Amino acid sequence: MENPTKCVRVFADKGQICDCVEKIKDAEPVFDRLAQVLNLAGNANRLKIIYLLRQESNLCVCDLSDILSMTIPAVSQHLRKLKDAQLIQARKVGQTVFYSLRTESTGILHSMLEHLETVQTAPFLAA
Amino acid sequence: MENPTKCVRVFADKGQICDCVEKIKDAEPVFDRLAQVLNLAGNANRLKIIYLLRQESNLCVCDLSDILSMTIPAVSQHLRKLKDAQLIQARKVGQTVFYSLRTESTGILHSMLEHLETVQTAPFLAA
DNA sequence: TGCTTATTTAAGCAAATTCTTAAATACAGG
DNA sequence: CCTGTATTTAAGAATTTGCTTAAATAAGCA
Repeated sequence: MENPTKCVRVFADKGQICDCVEKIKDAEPVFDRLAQVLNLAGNANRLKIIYLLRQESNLCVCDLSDILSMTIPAVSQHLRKLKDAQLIQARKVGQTVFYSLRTESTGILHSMLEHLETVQTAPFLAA
Repeated sequence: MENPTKCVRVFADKGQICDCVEKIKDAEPVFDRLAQVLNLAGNANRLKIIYLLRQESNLCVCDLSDILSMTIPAVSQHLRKLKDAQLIQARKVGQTVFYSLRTESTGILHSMLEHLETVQTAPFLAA
């Protein structure tokens, strides 16, 4: 009738668990950064923004707003998050601001985008 | 003194914008699914779970709880999300439940994990 | 200088996220 | 069947997200 917060598991593989703890502890910052990037990309609107910035050069805030049917402030706020995370950069020309992917930006971003392209040219490979 | 919700942009590239709208409209479901997966992976704890399930086979809820220093319900709830999204599967042995990645699961998941491994073996390539 | 346009910032709000603790299930063994 | 163990489910609280509208900046041009 009691209720555990912990498991007993006489047969738990202590060694395995320790190894895992080690591996994860070492890579903590990597996990954090990667999770940050994935989290940013894990929103359909932001993902589309990332996709568009890769596809086209010279998209300004207004263009994105038109393409995605979002208000300008909404787009601007997404762009800010991406910029804060160093994934994109701004180039100001007169009063309009063009955004583009940072080339130094995470490798995972590129895997992601390649994945998108694959799916787009061969939809039957999707998921 | 007025304030716009829309931009005028006499020089906007109408054609470019239409093309973009088209491309995105066609791929809507792909964006949605990919965003879903990325969003799930975009949480450091869940990302670690995914990593661990790939690395080791035969990890049960308790093991994950020990490794990640999380309560069992917290782990269980993350696992449920991943299962709902078809990214992992459960195998019950007696009263313990082992989780593993679904092999059919999104290609992007594998790019991600490969990326993690790359970084882990060659940390200087990080980000 | 003053007016218009592109963008950002701020404030507020509803919905979603991620824990926590407590209770419910499910199965194994005496 | 009763007890203990592994897991899930539920309910709640604190935080974060992603929008909205209104106001603030900043730059071009008459």
